[in-house]
Amino acid sequence: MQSSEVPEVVVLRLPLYIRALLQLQREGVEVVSSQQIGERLHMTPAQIRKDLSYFGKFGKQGRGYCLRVLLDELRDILGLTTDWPACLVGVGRLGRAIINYTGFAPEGFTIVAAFDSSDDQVGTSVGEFTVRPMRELADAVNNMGVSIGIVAVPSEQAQTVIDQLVDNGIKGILNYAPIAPYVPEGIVVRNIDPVLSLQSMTFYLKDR
Amino acid sequence: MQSSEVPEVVVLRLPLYIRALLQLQREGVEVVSSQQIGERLHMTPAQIRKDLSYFGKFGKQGRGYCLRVLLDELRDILGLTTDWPACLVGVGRLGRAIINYTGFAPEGFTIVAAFDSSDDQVGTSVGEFTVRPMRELADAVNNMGVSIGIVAVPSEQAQTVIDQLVDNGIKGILNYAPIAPYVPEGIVVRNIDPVLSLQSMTFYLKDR
DNA sequence: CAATGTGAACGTGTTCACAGCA
DNA sequence: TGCTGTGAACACGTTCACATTG
Repeated sequence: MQSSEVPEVVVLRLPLYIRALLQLQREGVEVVSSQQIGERLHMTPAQIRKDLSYFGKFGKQGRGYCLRVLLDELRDILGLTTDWPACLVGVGRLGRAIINYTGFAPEGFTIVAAFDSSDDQVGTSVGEFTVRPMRELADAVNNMGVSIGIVAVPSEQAQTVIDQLVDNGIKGILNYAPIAPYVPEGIVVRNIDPVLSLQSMTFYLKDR
Repeated sequence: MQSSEVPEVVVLRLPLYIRALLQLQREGVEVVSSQQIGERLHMTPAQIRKDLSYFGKFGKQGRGYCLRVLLDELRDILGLTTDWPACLVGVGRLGRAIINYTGFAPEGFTIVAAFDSSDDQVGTSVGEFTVRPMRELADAVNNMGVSIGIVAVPSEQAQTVIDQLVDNGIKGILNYAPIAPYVPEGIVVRNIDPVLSLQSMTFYLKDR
């Protein structure tokens, strides 16, 4: 049950299972099979069972999984039983959109501070935040419990900003800049890059 | 050289190679090795060479790749030599942010029409667009050459909207709704789901 | 009897290592 | 000599199939 031996793809899928379970829960389901989860997510029951087996035995043979129990287990495995305060870096158009995005908070991801490396932005108000200078990053990490940084700066500045985040103790980075960031071992990065998605999509759309 | 035998992961990486090449080009590089590309992207030279080998032989042994040539080849492979008009569905907060996003157009992805399934939104102005009703989708596909749909509607409506897009001849979908969409064979979907990214990130951040 | 949990088989993707060529 | 292109070896992820059990 050691984290290091769980394939990363499996970890990437666990949140999907949570989603499917929440959906089923809203529909009043209390006991659920890997088959049912698979139908929601368009994946095979075997894969779901295999994925879950990396973490333990949560089901009852011949019956299925108690939805409530499985949901709690998954949340526990992923560390989603506590909130995760995050800080935003970059309050341009994209950064402002991220601040106004209502999808994070209900899942326990709350932006608690906004930073910017440009002096023009520092001190201005964005939503409920007063934009702070990068040198105050340590305060967010040490006094606000922030371990996640959301990067929404232009690509030229992104690597520098990421370095600063890491230097100040940030452990996870959600990067919206269109670059392939370098981070040291042990730092987790997730890239949000819609252009990349479109550019690979066209391969399958061209000539027809 | 048949597309169907190119692993999808390879296709997903090609846009990264384009990025790296553009960066190197700006720095005045004219001949480039797989090593150099790998350094930019933090990947091994072998992987880059192997990926390229699915499509042909673009380099010169002992020397490397002519940057300009490789760039053109990659753009051609991905179908990025033409523009790709796209339509947006959903002009709520997220949809408006997407319309205002300046990252798509320079890469040849231009939003040319905005739709919404809610009667309240239809007819209103968003940016340069007048929001159109879903029933006019076919017009965008047939008369504006749209084959990509960008979905930015609430999750409850997302599957319905995706079905409508597919029914009207859309071939590729960039989905921002937090669902696992079902699409028939031959339709390409890319999901943009930052919450999912965060929820898998925390697995590696918890307990420390 | 129905659905889990899981080794074993399979398939896919990555890395290695080197032959071949400019 | 240096770097590509690529079979072969390897590692990783998925699927199968079935023994197990409530």
